[in-house]
Amino acid sequence: MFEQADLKVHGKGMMALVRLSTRGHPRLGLVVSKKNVKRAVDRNRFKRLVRESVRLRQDHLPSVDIVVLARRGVQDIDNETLHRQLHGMWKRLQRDAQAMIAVPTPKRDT
RNA sequence: GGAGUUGGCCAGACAGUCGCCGCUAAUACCCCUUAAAAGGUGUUGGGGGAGGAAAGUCCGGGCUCCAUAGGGCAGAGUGCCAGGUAACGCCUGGGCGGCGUGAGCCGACGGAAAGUGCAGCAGAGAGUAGACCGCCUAAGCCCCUGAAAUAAACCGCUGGGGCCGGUAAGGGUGAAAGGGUGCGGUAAGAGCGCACCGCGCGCCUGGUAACAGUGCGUGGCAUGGUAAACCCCACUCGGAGCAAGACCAAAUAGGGAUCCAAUGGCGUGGCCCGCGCUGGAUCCGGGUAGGUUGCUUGAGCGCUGUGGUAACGCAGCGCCUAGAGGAAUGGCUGUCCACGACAGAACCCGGCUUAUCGGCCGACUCCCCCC
Repeated sequence: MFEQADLKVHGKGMMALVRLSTRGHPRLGLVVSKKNVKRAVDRNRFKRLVRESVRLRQDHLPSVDIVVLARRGVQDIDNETLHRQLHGMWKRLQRDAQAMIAVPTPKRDT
C-alpha cells in the first residue's frame, strides 16, 4: 500500500494514499503516530473527524482503499478547517480517480 | 466589609438531526434438529457508554502461572509513637522540632560515648584542641637598679628588662572555636569555686507509647558535624506479569546429522539448598501463529442507624454504574450563560505525585466598622 499507491492526495496536516479496488465501496485506514501527535485526545479527535468525513461522503467516493496519515501539527487545526481540508481532498480524489479509470494503463512515473 | 486557612462537591447546559460500541426485547432469515435450546446475520423499539486526574507508572494489594512460596546468603525498601486497612512509602490521632499575630502549614524525625571514612577556603588552632594579636610575669633562672641594717661586703626590699613560661576572659578567622549570664577568685585567667539557666544520668509521677515535668537526687559538664557516606539496629519483601493464564480447532507429527550425558539436563534468571519433571542441545528439512475466554458484582456505590476524637469498623435497606480489541463514547445545526481548563478507560482496586479555566457549599482565623 505504502509503496504501490495509485494516488497521493495532500492536505494541511495530513496526506492520503489511495489504491483502486474492486470492492464496490471505499475503505478507510488511519495512521496517527504518537511521534507526530503526542496526546491521546488529539489522536482520537483526528480519527473521529476523518471517519465522520468519509461517512458523510461514502456514496460519492469511488471504490478505493484510503490510508490517511496524520502529520505533525494537526492538533493545532480546528474542526472546521479540518473538515474543509478533507472535503477538498475527497473532491480531488474523485476527479483523479475518474481520470485514472478512463485511462486503462495508468503510468507511474516519478 | 476586607484578608486568609481548611474540608468537600461540580467539570458547560438544553433541543434537533446523522453516526459508532456493548446490553436488552420483539421479529425475519440462516445454521442445526424429530422438535427445541444455543449460535450467526439483519430490521425495529428500549436502555447504557471516559476522568478527577482515565496521566506519570512512584508505592501497595487482588487475580494468574511458577511448589502449597519453604530454608540460608546476597539485595532492596521502610525508619518518632499509637491506631486504621487486604496492604502500603497511604490515611487518622498524638509527640517533638521549625514557620506564622492566628486559623493552620512544613519535617526520610532510629543510632555519631561498635567501628571506618569525609570536611574546600580562611585561620595560631577543626576534634587526644589551639598562643597570631592581646593580657600576665606569682613561682624558677639571668641582668640592671639599689631601701634598711652593717665597719664593709655578700644576700637582696622596690622598680625595670629578658628567658622559661602562664592564660581560652577579649580581638581576629570561619558555617562551626569545645555550655550561657553574674559574682567570687587570680599575676592574669579559667566550672577553678558558687548561684541561676541549660545539659547528661538515675529515680519518681502522668501517659498504651513516643514523650513530658517550677518533681527528687546526682555529675562540673560534654557525647562537635555528616548515617538521601559506608555502616549498626528494628521491621517488611520469593519471581514474573492479562502479550498473566485457561479453553476450542488445527498443529507441535514422522525423519536425518553432529555433540554431550544420569554426581547430567530442564522447570526456577541474583546465588546455594530444597522441590517438580525428564534424556538434552544445535543444525538440515517441513509446518503453524485463527477463535473464544480471562473482562467487569467489586476490599463496589448511595442512604439510614450505630461504635470511635478521627481514619475507619459493624448492621439494615436500596442500586448495577463503559467493557473496546488498531481500539466505540462522536460530527453538524440552533438557543442560553459564569464562553468552557487539564486532558481519553485497555485486568481490577487502594494511595502518592504531576497538570488544571472557573464555579458552588461547609467550618475556622485575623483586621476594621456598626449595634
